[in-house]
Amino acid sequence: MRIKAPDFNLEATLDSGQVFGFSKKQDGTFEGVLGNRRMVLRQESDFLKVNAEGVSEAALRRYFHLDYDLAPVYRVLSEDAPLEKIHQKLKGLRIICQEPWEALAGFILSANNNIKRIRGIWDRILQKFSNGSVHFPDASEIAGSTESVLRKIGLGYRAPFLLKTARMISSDHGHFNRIRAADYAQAKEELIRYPGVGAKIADCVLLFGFQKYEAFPVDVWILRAIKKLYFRNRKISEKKAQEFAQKRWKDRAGYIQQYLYHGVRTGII
DNA sequence: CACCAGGAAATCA
DNA sequence: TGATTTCATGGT
Repeated sequence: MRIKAPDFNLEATLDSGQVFGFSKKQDGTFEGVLGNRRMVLRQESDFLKVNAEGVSEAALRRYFHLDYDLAPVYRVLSEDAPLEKIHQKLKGLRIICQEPWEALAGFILSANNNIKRIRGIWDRILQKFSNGSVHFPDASEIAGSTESVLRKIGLGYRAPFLLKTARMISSDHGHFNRIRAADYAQAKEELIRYPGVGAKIADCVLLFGFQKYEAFPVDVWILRAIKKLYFRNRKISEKKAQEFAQKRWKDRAGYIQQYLYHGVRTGII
């Protein structure tokens, strides 16, 4: 399949740490799973080339949010001097529209962890729970597992967090709809009730799973970036960094965060 | 608010 | 090869 995708940077999008189910291969293509379909993706100038069966163009456009207008984000990036380099180098980076459960599970796994290892855990979860399919197991499937099984595939102390959260989610079917309907502050409060979900991971889930773009996850990298660009490297708390960002960028804060994160990790900042 | 344990793999020195 | 770091949370 060949999808017209102007203003899109596949590599920045899939390699900026917002999703753990896609990995870059030697030849520069990305391999991963969307829904219950395995696929290989690559970009050729203004086109996204998709090697997959049973996946619609509409599903891919929705997942990569290709019809979302990035102009307001670019306006912020171009008007804020410290962000100019990021604007030049990372244009086309988009925030993916992930399934809420996949975002929640993925970012519970991400706690004090590194991305390569998270990807490994993600792949082993798919293997472990696949019954001839390749989809990420839904909450009820993981809820039926055990802590020791999850530890064996490398979750470490995150095993009981994911297990308990899966059990809570699978016994409360309407929860994601309530979060979707709630405003940012209320939704964040609700998410933090789940084991393994604090302020940072709640923000990731709201941003990547619910498209609540005022969410501004603050991790060690973002803290470094904010300190360096706006506070002359002075010490600043995560909470202060978030307040600064949300006041400055409002409902574009989440997008700016993703550009900052990828920018600081790739050495642009 | 500060401190520490939790697992294990990647990365650093 | 030993030490540090890693998209933090939860408990104290």
